[in-house]
Amino acid sequence: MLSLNYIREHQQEVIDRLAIKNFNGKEVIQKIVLLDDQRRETQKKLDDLQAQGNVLAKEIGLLFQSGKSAEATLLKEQTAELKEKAKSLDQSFEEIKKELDEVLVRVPNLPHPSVPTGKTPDDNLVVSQEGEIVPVAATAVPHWDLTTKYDLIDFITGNKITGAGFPLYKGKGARLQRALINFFLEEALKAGYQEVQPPYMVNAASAYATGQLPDKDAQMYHVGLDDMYLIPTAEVPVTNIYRDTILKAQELPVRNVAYSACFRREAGSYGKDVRGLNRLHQFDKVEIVQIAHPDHSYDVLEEMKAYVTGLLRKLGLPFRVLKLCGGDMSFTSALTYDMEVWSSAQARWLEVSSVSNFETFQSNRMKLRFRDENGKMNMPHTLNGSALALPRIVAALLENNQAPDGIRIPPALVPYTGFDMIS
RNA sequence: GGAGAGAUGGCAGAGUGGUCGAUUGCGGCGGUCUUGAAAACCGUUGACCUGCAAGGGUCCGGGGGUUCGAAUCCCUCUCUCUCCGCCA
Repeated sequence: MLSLNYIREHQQEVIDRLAIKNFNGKEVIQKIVLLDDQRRETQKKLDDLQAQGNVLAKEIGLLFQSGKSAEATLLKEQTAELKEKAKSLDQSFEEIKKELDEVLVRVPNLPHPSVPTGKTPDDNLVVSQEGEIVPVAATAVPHWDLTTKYDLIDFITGNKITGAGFPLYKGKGARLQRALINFFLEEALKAGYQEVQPPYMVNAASAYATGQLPDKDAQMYHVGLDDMYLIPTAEVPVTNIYRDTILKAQELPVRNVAYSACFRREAGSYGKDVRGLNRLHQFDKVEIVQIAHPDHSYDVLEEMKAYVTGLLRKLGLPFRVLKLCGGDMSFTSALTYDMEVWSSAQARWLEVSSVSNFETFQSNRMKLRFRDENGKMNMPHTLNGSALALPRIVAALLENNQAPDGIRIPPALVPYTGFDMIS
């Protein structure tokens, strides 16, 4: 979340920048400042009362020790009064704090100054494009037919076992999944990331910290009996490793990579968007997460973008990079690049990665700090990106590499698959 | 799942009703000594809120209670450890 001090000192700027995210912040910001004023005022009164009480308690103790119990008893009566006052004050203090927090936690992150204005994905800015977009061959088959033809993925049985959006991978389809996961992990290790294996379920505190709660709870599967959430991305558990911690400046940047299955309810989707591998309830993803010094976080973001595009290049997939417009950005992000691969048989771009800088938004929520070069407390920036999400990569690989005799596996992947053709 | 023990600062570990935000050791930081380092010695070393500052307030796993006063007593929750049971 945004820091209170920043909001107080830059009210108009905050409102203006939130507008780029199509968030009308005028009333909310005013309310926040008002509540915070009340909070400070109440706290001052409360502190004064408590200070008085502390003095009295000390005096009473001394009086008792020196045997002047009559005087002590007299003072005790004063304390009762103080306590009465403090009690009601404390109650309103807690109420104010709660209300302030509830409002504050729903304010999105401020977009970076370079974020383009816009409301829909059409307003995203194409930063770069690479690779040959081959015209769709008349014989080109979409991946959902290819997976059936070569018996790679069984959507019907997955549906029987669980439901729509839970595919069953089989044979070379399953092996391709495993190969991609390994390929992505090994590449990340070479690039200096440390591998971690996080839990697939998180508690509410973790989901709050990265920004999935309170507003996006409907997008997560919730295990009610134990009040846990299935992770929508490894970002949640991996970033939460550092919740409530104080890092040293020399520990930055922290670079973690994790493979996990991801679970998304994605209520409300329909049509061709959800066909085949385009949108699933359970999918595999390798995620990179960095915690960076605020001075360098945008260099880190560029480095992560370059890393992800490097992966796409190695897989031989045509891709483009988008800088998301304000309206298409996530609640928590300050700047996001999306990577899309060209799916030749569907003749459309498929989002396969999203790389974001959250600046201090998550750090602030999760009380992640670091001691800077001067020994001062400071908040680091958190960043993450998919590197990469599997299903749409598989879709593009199948569609783009199809030939009459089967599907070619990109050379970079062959050491991991153990086969170079699917036929 | 059953029984017992415990949760204190970066770590270890004292503290069982008042001057305890907390003894001490290790670690960290600064210094003396040294060509340099080590050792030794000296000093320093928690976080948060509030305030221009001085200061004030809060925090000893979380929440609640008793008391003029709680790290210390009571209730409750969570977690950890030991033993037993079960088990990939």
